[in-house]
Amino acid sequence: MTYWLFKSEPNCFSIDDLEKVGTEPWDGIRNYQARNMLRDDVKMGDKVLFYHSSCDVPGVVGVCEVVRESYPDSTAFDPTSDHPDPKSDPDNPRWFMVDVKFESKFKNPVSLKQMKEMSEFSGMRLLQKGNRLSLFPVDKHHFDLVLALGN
DNA sequence: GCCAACGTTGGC
DNA sequence: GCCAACGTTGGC
Repeated sequence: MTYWLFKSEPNCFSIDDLEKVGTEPWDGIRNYQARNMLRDDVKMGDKVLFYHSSCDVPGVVGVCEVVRESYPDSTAFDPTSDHPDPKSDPDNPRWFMVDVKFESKFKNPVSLKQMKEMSEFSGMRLLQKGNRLSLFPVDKHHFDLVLALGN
């Protein structure tokens, strides 16, 4: 089993939105490196840290679980969606998504600032300079520590 | 709004 | 294959 961190802008899709709907496709990934991991490495039952980016307090706000492995991201074919890509052919899809299910919302969200201040998190991909990937694997000990801080 | 750090595109 | 121009991400 692999642990992950998925980023989302809360004014677009937040942990509260996920809690309301329960299960949701993680669509709109339009970066090849992220796509490859989403398509090939994100597996059923994997645990995901839900991260709020580009907001007042960036940080991890909860946990969700992968409940469906990669399938074509149909929003790419839909010109009215938030992220259409006319270059993705339904017969040979370029982009993929997975389904995630809400698991928990932290009582104490773990802010990016807080994580930067703790030496335990040094080396975590989230804190690496220039990291712009919207999803990446997280070491188990980092995952466990975020949970301990958040709950 | 600014800007660093990427990633992508397209001419050559 | 190189690289300039442009676009995006995301913290601050």
